Amino acid sequence: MFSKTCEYAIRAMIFVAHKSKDGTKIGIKEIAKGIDSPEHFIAKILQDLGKKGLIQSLKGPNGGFFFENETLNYSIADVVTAIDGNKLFSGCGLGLKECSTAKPCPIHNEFKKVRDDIFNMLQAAKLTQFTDGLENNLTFLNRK
Amino acid sequence: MFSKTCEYAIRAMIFVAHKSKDGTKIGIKEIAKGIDSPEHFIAKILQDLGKKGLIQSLKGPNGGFFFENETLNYSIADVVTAIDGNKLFSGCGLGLKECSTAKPCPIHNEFKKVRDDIFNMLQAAKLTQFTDGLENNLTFLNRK
DNA sequence: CCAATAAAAGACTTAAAACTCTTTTATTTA
DNA sequence: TAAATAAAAGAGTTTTAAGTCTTTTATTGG
Repeated sequence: MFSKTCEYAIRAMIFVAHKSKDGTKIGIKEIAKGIDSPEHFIAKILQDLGKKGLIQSLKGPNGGFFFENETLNYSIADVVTAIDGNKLFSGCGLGLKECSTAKPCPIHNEFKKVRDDIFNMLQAAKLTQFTDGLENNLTFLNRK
Repeated sequence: MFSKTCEYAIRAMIFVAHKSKDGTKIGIKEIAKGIDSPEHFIAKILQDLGKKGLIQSLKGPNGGFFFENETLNYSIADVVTAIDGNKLFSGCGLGLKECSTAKPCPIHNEFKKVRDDIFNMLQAAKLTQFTDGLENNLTFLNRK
């Protein structure tokens, strides 16, 4: 469904959203450990998301990654679009360059429905709603 | 959603299903042209599907790929499973090795729903139902 | 049984994704 | 203002997916 890069990105964003609840910044080492990802790899990914304005960071002692309040309103769909583009949401399921209602591939309509469902689901999943849940072991992000 | 290999596989299977309607065999060159894929690449893919029993082939003059009647009852879900495995249908959306109702990732339930929808949709799409539609330009498989 | 045909098989190359390592830059605090 | 800290940047490597090329094997019709 997503690239590995994108999976790491989503996990990291949810992780930081949780930790960033009270405004604290969180370092890349802790993030990497928390989501079980290679440190330098997730660093690159978060740098990229930072440039695109989806997350904030500060260098130096007590630095790290965090969210300004507004950015917590971004959704997982926004993260996916930033990393993997919109192929998942709008591309043809069979990989055809041109595929539309007017000139559909054989499974165009069925695909359109599930693609829309996926988009709506991810669009509804705002980062704010992940500020709870991790600490009380309801959910997990670093299981191997 | 699918690997390119899997996209080619699905397109080829639908294409052959259509051409195989009256029992004729269809050569790899025609398939490659019909679905706009590299000839040797789709050949390998169909060899693989052949070994797994999802499609039949015969060498020599008038040889080619075709379906025995029973194999037309395979679904696109079967093709996807044969090529990409069942990760799409049963894997965790965030790539976690262990993710279940008992120990869910933060978006487990939402993902389970769309994964099930995708599976049901692809399971319902039997190859038999693609034996019409291509010829009268209702659908297309080789658009660039 | 021979020549032509067409898939099977295997070895290979290319391209993209995933991941690593080192150096640089910014920030803080003593 | 110097030392420590932590992200940014850049240049790599490794691995996997995608695609190509050549040789072999099976089948058929003359």
